[in-house]
Amino acid sequence: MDTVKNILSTSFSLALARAYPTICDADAMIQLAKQPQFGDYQANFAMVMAKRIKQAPYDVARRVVQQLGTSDVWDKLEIAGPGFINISLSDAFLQTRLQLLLSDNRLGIPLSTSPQVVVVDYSGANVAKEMHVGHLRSSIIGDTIARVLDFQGHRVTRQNHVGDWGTQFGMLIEYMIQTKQQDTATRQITELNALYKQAKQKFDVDEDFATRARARVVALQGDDKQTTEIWKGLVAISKEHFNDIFTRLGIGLRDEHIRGESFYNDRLADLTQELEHDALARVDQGALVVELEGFIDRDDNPLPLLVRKSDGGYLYATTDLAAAKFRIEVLGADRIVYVTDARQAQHFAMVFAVLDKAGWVSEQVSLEHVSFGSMLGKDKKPFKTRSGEMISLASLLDEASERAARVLRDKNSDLSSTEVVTLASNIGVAALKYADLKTERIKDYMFSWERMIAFEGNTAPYLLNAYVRILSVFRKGCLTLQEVVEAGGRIVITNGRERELAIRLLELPDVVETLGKELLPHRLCNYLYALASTYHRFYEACPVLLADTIELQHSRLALSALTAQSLKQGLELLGIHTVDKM
RNA sequence: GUCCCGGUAGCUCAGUCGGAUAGAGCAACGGCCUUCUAAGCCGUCGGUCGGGGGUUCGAAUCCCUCCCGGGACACCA
Repeated sequence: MDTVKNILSTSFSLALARAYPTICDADAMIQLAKQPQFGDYQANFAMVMAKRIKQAPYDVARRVVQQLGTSDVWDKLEIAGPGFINISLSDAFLQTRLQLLLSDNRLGIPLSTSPQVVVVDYSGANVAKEMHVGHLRSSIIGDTIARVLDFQGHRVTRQNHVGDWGTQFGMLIEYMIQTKQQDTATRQITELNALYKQAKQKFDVDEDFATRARARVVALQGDDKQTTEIWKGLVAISKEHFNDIFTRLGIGLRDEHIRGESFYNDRLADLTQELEHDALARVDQGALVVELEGFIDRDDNPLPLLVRKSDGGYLYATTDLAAAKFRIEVLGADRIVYVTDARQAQHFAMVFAVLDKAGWVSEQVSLEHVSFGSMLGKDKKPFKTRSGEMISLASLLDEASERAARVLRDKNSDLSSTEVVTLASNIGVAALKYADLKTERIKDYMFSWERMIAFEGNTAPYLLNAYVRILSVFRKGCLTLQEVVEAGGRIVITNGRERELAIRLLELPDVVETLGKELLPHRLCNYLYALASTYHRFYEACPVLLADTIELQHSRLALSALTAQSLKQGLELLGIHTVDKM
């Protein structure tokens, strides 16, 4: 099924080609009307076109409108201002389209005509450490991107590139052995977290320990039995912890998506040798580096990418190169999306540049750093505890539930205490995720419990409530959402509120299509908020169960059902589950 | 010092490829429940779009420059 915008674009492009056969690359520039008095959609090409061919914009618009003639899609085309074409969609078209959506479980969201293999790299927590707020945004944003691309029919491979290798594990394992705490069978992630901190402290002050820790890294790399056993134990405990957090957060990452740094370990030597052999890398001050253009260090010297330390060890850049190579060559990636914070922008720019220079990535493969800003507290400083520590996701989730429960008890006394607990955990997580997704991801975002858990404004509770309210109407009429959808009532547009809602419902496919390209989840959030507000206005003005005629009742039930499904599907793409009452 | 990202209403944020009179929410104030969840709706108030130049029929959006804030910049990840 094609989207409304695409239908209009196609018609206008054809008319443009007929009106101006010599110009073949003109875009009709179709968009939603900015103001209600400008119709439903508008075409803005005439001004741009007029400049190119040196004619009056109004004349260009008129010539194209003549070519367009009449159509079932619109019942009015008006040229306004300098040359805007205002499009009023016909009620018949709206009704037909809505009817199609009602019988389509994809709500008109098209499957990609050119599905790609897309690797989405997100979350990336560290083994032997608790997941904390530093992992939250990547997990939430990455999961949404994976869900959207997946729904569009792309072959999505989720990759959790966990930090499970490197000097810190030598340090931790050595400390565990020295303090006779190497038994990992019954240990909790919080204990490992504490041991890690102790080990780090000792490492910084105790030279002898630091030396032994470094030797332990060599032992780990050399497959030493005792060391490897402990390491495996650490990984196992961490996986359990990740799964626990992901389950609570509703993040679609499991064991099979974990491919940590250790996985690429035995590819690094070959990779650096290949770079050296092809004369792309050279030894500088003992380290192996790849020279790049356009990167300057703080002393104005050219900045190369370091791929092997002077002590022979490898760096995360080396691992990232190996991972990208693996994803392209073995996983067959057409597109690789890295969901990490904005501070790593230069790192990825350099890694991408080396991949390109080495010829490991063809022009058909797109590499994208989907970056995001930091989480800030109310003081506009990084969001941490009072003592300056990272807040664990476990405690963050606990607080989200508690706060949601408090609001629920406050607002609705009809809920049983077990219902409150179940609902609160869902609503708390929804609020947490939605607050993160609703601002443009590149900007830093200010974390505020009060704002995210509020039931007013552009928040998850507001959207969930709109959904619940629709179900409540159905319940009052002794119907379920499923029954209303299956009944497929004939939709008729009889007033402005119904029309406004209809136009909004038909927009969802375009929003998702754009999201798949731009990977900006806040656009979907803004759409869902607009949809919920539009429904609330409809709800105020248009009685559903008490509509004047049975036909009107069926039509409004169908509009309500489409709204409920759109909200549910939209939220699902954001990784948020709806609730049936609240 | 070089580069990257931000700066829009008191606060938090939208603003799509350069399009029409810059929009929401919160806060403040005023209305609307014998009728499907008032967790809602309607209204009022609120702007030199960081400053200054430029390009254009048209600039929050593009270019230049300056100011402010954040970040990155070789052997950590």
